Amino acid sequence: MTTARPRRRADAERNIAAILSAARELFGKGPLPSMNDIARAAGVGRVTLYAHFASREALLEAVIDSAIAETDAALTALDLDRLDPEEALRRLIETSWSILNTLRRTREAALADLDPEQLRRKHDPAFRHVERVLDRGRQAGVFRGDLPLDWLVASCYAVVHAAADEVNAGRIRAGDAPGVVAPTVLAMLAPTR
Amino acid sequence: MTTARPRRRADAERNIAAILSAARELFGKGPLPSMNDIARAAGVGRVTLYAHFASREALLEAVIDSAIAETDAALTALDLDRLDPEEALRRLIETSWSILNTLRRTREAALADLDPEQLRRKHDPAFRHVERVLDRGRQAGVFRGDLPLDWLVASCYAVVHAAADEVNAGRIRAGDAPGVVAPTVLAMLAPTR
DNA sequence: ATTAAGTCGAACAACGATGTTCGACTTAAT
DNA sequence: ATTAAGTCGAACATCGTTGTTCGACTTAAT
Repeated sequence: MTTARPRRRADAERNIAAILSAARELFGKGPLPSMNDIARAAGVGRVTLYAHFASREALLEAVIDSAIAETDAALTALDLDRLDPEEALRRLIETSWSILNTLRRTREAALADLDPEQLRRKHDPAFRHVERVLDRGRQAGVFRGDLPLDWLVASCYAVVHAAADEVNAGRIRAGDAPGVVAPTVLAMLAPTR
Repeated sequence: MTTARPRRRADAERNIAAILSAARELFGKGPLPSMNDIARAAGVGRVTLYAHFASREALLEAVIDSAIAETDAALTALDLDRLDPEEALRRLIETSWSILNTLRRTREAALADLDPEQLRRKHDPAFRHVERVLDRGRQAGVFRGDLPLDWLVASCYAVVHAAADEVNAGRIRAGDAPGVVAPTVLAMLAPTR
């Protein structure tokens, strides 16, 4: 789980990280970056980029994988099962919403080059966390049960993404976002009287 | 308001419509189409396409304009001011949600080539309809007043888009969508007790 | 200090997309 | 039936991107 077989030199490792980070940022916002753009942003020659990632597609996949892994780790660390569903959802939103935004944009940027099914499978693990919390909340009676679980999950994501867009557009301050998203989502999930 | 000065021949007019329609469909779903793709889908030579739309950017803009105009006309025809806010919102969702989906995807497809601000200004008119209904509902006390109006509008759109995505992914049947979206949105807008 | 791993720029080939031009052809309008 | 408007395919130039190769250089590891 730590480092694989091929022992890379320290600078190589550093460059890979820089490339991944730069790629993530460039994919996350703005128009599709070329390999050239990414290399420059990473402070690395284009040749070096290709030395580590054989193709644009490979890089894209690596970017997505790393972002997913990070998100999943952060969410797992929250230990959501210990909290009551509402509080769990609040925390989940708070810690994941910005990451999810860049992830979403990267996903959209990648829709042209990657297989959609495979893509969905990849960021499925992140969905699971929400799914778990929502399911628990439903069985506890604090979340509504009159709509499909899938749909509620999708709606939650949609609202979170909307908040991210509003922040990007400057209509909401980043710090205010969780305070706006939480009541919206919770109202959406409230049981029908 | 009807036809401008340059009297075009009948077949030219027909082709323009075909191109616009094909472009709308291709932009609406799937990966970015090339001018070639669009021309073929419209049953028209590439040269003809360029005869009517000087550049890719011009075509893109025309597509967006036509879609906006159609949406706006449909929503205006609903005469929403006559209905109570909740019913108005239901109708609004029902008649606009599929159009809005293709619009959104086209917008995203165009984000690379067009100026974002100009783009937002363009599909602002559609937003206005929701804004009006929501504002009326708030003053009537049937919609919540504890969150910014902008945000509520954005959330509504987000949920509608989410439904469109779910339909596209095959997880919801198109016919079921309004029945799922409406209760979700209305719950989201319900006044806090 | 030696060596292998890694970097870099420049230059290359292949490709696809955008626009443009040409000339022959078809079609709608009067 | 004449004419102007419109269409079409083929071919062209141009551009940016991807991916590769080469050789010289720098850097980390032992």
